[in-house]
Order: sequence, then C-alpha cells, then structure tokens
Amino acid sequence: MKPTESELEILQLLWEHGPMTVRALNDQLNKQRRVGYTTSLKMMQIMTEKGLLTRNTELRSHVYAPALQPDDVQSNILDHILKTVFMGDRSKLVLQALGNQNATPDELSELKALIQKMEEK
Amino acid sequence: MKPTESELEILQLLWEHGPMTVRALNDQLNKQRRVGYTTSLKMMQIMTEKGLLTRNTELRSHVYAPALQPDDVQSNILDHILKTVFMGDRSKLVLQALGNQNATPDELSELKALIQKMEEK
DNA sequence: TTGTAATTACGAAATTCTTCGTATATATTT
DNA sequence: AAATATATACGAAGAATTTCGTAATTACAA
Repeated sequence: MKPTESELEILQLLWEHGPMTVRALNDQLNKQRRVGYTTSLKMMQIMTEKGLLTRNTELRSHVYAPALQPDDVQSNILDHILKTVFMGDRSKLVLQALGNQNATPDELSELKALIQKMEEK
Repeated sequence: MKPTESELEILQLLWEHGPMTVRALNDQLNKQRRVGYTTSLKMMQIMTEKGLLTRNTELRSHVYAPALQPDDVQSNILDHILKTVFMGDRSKLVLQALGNQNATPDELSELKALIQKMEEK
C-alpha cells in the first residue's frame, strides 16, 4: 500500500512516539504545521479503513497504532523510487544516497560485508 | 521542485530519449499506458510553466527538453524520502536499498567496485 | 442536574493532480 | 482551392487528497 504524503507524516509520528490518541497526534503534528483537530481525526479514520492503522476503541479516546512496520513501507517506497526516479539503476540510487562522499570507513565496511552476504545467496 | 508522479514519467522519458515533440513523447508514453494526446500536451505545458521543462518553439511542433538533470531531481527526492520515510537515518536508507533482495549479481559487483573507489579516497 | 468540554462520525468544501473535449491555427494532400 | 490531417491553447470535467464544519455522544465540573 502506498501512503500519501500526509499519511506518511502521521505514520512517522506513530513510529517515533508509539501509539497515540488523535489529540496527542494532532499536538505533535502542530509542532510542524498548523492542522485542525478534525483533520487529523479524519485522516486517521481513513488510514484505519485503508489498513494503514489499527485502533483500540476500548477507551473513549481511541488509541491508534501503525499497522505496518517502517521497514515494509520503506522498502515499498524505495522500490517505487528506484523504478520511477532512477530508471531501475540501484547503484545510482545508493551512490546518491551516500552523498558521494560523507560515508565513514565503518559504514563502508559494513556495506561490503552486506554485499558479501548477499553474494553468497 | 517536487515533480508529481505523472511529471516524473515524462521527465524519465525525456532523460532517456532526449528532447522530443509532444507527439513523440505521447507515443512513448502509450507504450506504457493509454494516454490521450492532449493530456500529454497539457502536462508538458504545465511542466514548462513550472520550470520543469524548456521548449523550442521555432518549429510548428515544439520540442521539449528537461530543464533539470536527473541527478538534481534524484537528489531532491532522496532527501525528501530521507526525511519523511527514514526519519533522517541515511544508513538505514542505504541498507534498505541494498537489502531489497532483488539485487542482481551485476548490481552487486558494480556496488563493490563503487565502494572500492570510495575507500581509496 | 445542568452546563461545559472533549470525542467520534460524517458530509462536504477546498485543493491539487490528471484527463480530455473543443476551438483555432497551420500545414499537407488531393 | 478545398478537404484533410496535425498542432497548440485553453477551459473545464473527473479523480484523488486534504481540510474542516456541524451534529451527536459521552465525560466532567459547577
């Protein structure tokens, strides 16, 4: 599933701070930009319908949690970007992501190790 | 500049095949999905207004070219993803990009070569 | 108990993005 | 020259996303 821009904003806050009520999330969101309470509410209701969030309705103030792990969403989005922005050129993507320079020796050896592992499969 | 999904489709074709008329681009686009001619025309006009494309109007059939290099757009989009999807964790992004199991052996050796080069600096 | 505050539900306005129809102009063909 | 084909311009419909107002409900406080 492909979350929209606003949906990502909400997912990110939930990933970072854990499950929250609409009130709490709206407060967080308003640290970044001005958003009405019912806007956040509606978004989270829609996201729940879409299966992006789950909610606990035992208490009067429902508590929402992400239905997906960051890894899954990240992976999907990267795959999409790879196709639509990098024409499938993964090395290009990685190179761009590394910023062409500021990778530490540690990061580099970590990457080498990872590639080693992948080659073994 | 944040190109939309459709705008990226067009940019990608122009990057790949070089400057084109609306007709030519629309033909290319229709290899991927069904799109009306005036739809492509309108998109390209809008993109020109936005500064995403330039066009040469000397001939009756205007010739459109990307106003931005792939690198610039790719870099912007990755930065955006980095913030909104990876919470600023660049190594996470790189690892995910590599960890998406569908990396081919060719890609892997290319990356190894890449890392080699970076280590030499 | 009565009024105030907080919450959910829901419809719909507002905005942005995508698609296309129609009008007009310019070239090409017969 | 007239008919046909191809181009741009432009408005606006259609679709997806985002925003919010209002009503109904439930808790809380005076």
